[in-house]
Amino acid sequence: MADGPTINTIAERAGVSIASVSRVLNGLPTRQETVRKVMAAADELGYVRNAVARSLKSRRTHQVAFAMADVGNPAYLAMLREIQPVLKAAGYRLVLHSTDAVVADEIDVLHSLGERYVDGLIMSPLRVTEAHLEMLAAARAPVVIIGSVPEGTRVDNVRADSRTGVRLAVDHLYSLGRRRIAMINGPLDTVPGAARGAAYREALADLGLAYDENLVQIGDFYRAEGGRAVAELLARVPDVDALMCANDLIALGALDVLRAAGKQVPEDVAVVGMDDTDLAAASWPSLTSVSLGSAERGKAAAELLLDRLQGGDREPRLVTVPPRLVVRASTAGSEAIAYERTDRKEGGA
Amino acid sequence: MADGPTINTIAERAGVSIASVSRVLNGLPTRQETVRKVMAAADELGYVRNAVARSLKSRRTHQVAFAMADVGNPAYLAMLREIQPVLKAAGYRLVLHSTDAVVADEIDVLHSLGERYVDGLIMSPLRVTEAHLEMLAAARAPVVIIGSVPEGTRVDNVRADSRTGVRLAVDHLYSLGRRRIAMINGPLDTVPGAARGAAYREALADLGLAYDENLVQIGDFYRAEGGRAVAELLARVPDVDALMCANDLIALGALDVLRAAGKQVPEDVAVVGMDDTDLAAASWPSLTSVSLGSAERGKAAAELLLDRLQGGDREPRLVTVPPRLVVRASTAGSEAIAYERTDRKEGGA
DNA sequence: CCCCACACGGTAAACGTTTACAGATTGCCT
DNA sequence: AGGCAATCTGTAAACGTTTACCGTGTGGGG
Repeated sequence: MADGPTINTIAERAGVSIASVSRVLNGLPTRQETVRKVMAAADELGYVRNAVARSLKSRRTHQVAFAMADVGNPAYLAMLREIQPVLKAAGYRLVLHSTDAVVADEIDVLHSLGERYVDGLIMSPLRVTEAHLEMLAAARAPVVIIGSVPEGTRVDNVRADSRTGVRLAVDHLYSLGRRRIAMINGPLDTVPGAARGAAYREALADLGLAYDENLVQIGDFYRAEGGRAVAELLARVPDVDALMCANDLIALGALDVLRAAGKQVPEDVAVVGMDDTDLAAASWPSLTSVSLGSAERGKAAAELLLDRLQGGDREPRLVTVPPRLVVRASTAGSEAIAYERTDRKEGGA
Repeated sequence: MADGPTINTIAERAGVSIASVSRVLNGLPTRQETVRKVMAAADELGYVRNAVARSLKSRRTHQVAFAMADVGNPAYLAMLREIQPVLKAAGYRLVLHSTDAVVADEIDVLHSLGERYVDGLIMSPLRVTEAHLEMLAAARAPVVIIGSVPEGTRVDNVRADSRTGVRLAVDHLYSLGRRRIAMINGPLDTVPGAARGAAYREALADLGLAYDENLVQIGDFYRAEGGRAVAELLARVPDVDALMCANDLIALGALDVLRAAGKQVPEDVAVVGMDDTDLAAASWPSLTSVSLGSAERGKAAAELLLDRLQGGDREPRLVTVPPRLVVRASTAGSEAIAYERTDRKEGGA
């Protein structure tokens, strides 16, 4: 691991100046003879350009950061999966930050933009605080936020539309003849929890169904908690005929508990999840789920950022990705569902 | 986004030299008065150290790359999940490369180490070619390989032990009284495919069971292909009583087809998957699976790399992570399985 | 045959740090 | 009071590039 060659080494060996070496390496107009000599020297020495020195001079790192709450979360993973190739194609490397949804960590990431180790940032905060907004306003590099941001915040923004998503699901359940549609939600002080709860209420109202507090159960966005919440609900409302779950994990928990309670899905109780993760297709019965377009959001965010990096100044944009209802066995019954191919690669190694 | 302050700006404002500024910022011994002035100036200006310039001078980027075949693959994801916090705790940023298992891309990543934009690399190639070995020998930064590497390759190496893993699974099936244990494998020209196929054969031999070609079916590492392979196998050997699947996706495909064929799992046919992905716990019946310790491998790799980055020279090390059999309903039956808590965070946003 | 235009290539400065070295200041001892 | 040690700080070089600027040499036109 001896010190690698620099343009100085090459210049010496080729008998030219470092300026010429640089010009050749950058494809600037140069005499054939010089090009040949430089190339030869570079090849022989196995020269590779030092990215750090380049960045220092050019003030561009060709790196972009993606900050998400949790590497393990399938929704973020779906974004990552789309962000990665878009950036790669444009010649950017991806720096990954996992903030564990800790606000201080997110602020830290925004602050670290000042270190200029990346050209831009895509961030998906669980909730946006005052501190976020301040840092955003002062950010030293372009930022794209995935998630909702207060009106008027001057930042590129990509949003899901969970309100419409919930409505799609509730309408679907209604159209299947269900009338006692419960909602199993996560904590109301999270952005998704609040939005999904409100949307549920609205959707019911629009369908002319009464809002019944007994049909709402708050747990947390995990499988076990989801199951527990459903158990409580069942004890209170044994004849519930549909569950609108605020995410897929909750829905999986619901399936566990319904199975244990001897309820048939979807005959007795139809179940809808949200986020359309890989788990939805894998479960049995497979889970009808509202896709909030994580993949599309990731892609849109990457494209917004690239545009900003290449384009320069323009007004901040807002992209809203429409949700999609993916109907599977947990509402439609297994015979209604064609064999679904949702493979993903997997090796081992 | 005006040009941020540099140590020059601070030096001017504080009325000291840039050397003093640098010393203060690095906590080197300095007079109290100077420290105060510099800190004050830095605060007022909202100064943040430029990481690129620092890296150029110090020849350390505090970045580490992780190169994997596919961001979507749960096995790599599990590694990533462990690698991330280990690096973060040590003050390193994570650069993510997705190579799509294309050899040229992997070589590229190794080559790009010469650009010195990272201090080290963790790589998990699907198969290791001659070209890999050459580049590894010439690599300009420390590398840790997750996966098997030829004897004598001078590189830190973390391995799974799929041979023992397969044996655990086959022994388990045998102990349940199964004697017609089939293997559904992926392509034999992949490293995992070959290893798992051979291990299956060995395990049978050790149990005194005859190796029967009819019980081996090659497909690919995907759900649909897995299902197809099982369908063929069933047509040929209707009374098969156990399936050893080379990964979880294949096993999910197997469950699909067995269900369609009216076979009870595990009563008629027991099924074992491999890799113990999230899907295994989510499926129904939940899937007994051999964990090859992706998480542990990721962690070990990160630690090896850090040790090398901090420690300096030492002999290359080999860490082998033992497999673990995670027994679930697809072999033990659902009543035998306690409620399993395998939550993972999930928000939405 | 001289001059000019032009193509090419070299010198040096710059990007923002860190750090070796030497100069300056302070304080203390004799 | 002078000198020396110890402490602090400033100057400048270095990290490896890119690039503005200018000097050199060539060829062609007058």
